[in-house]
Amino acid sequence: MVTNLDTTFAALADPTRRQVVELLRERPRRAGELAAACALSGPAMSRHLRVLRASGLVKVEVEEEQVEHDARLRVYRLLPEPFVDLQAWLDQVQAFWTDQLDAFKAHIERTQKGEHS
Amino acid sequence: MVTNLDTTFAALADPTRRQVVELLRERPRRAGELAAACALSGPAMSRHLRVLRASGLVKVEVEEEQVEHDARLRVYRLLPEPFVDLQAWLDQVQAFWTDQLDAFKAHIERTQKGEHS
DNA sequence: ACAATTGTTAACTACAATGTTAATATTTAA
DNA sequence: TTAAATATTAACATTGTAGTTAACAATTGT
Repeated sequence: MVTNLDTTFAALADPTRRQVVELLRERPRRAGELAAACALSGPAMSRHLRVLRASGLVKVEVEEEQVEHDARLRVYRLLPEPFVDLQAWLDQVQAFWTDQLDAFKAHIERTQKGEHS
Repeated sequence: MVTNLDTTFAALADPTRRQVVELLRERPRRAGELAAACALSGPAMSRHLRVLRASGLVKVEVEEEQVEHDARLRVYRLLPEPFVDLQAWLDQVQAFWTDQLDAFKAHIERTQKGEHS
């Protein structure tokens, strides 16, 4: 699965798509359900879901482990990989403040040593 | 400072702006320096920087703690708040898999108990 | 005062994103 | 076989985004 950061950020930049992610966080849902929840037309939601699928944030499949196999009903689910990648990028950027803090500490130590006697 | 997720994600959705963030992670830099590093015209970079400023991801100020105070030279720096907010959102979403795992464990336990004797 | 440096804003062009309704599968039910 | 339900794709209009060059502001140095 190609989960490059670019498509991940682009996908999550849209508020509707973030809302979809939050809805799917609770449980898998069908396209129609998501469209209704977001007060959006079917086609509009369909395209948002295509973007989310393309970025690897969600997958869709026919309801398994169900007594009545209705092949019309497909459910969307979250996938973890892109979020892990996002986390890694964030960690890398946030290391900045750790570095900065370390530098500050080192500076203080040098200063204290110099002013010592 | 209003660091709503919407502007944060929108700002970081652009590859150039993420590159700027990565450059500023190393050290503060001037607009011209960033434009050159990204092989972009001044105005183009200027607008990217405006977006980053508006979203609270960076701030700009005249070089302090410098011997020669040239008020033309202003440096851009990263600000931590939006990244913290982003982290919080990610954590909330990723809790999903923890929940899912817990549910799975509980299911296993129930199953094992039922199949016990 | 005048020119050079640094950076932003203005005006414009090109292209991508988002929504709508209508048309097109695909599956289920009468 | 025909109709209903679910979802996607097609065609279109609207808006937003990102780039360019030219004009503008502010600061520094001769």
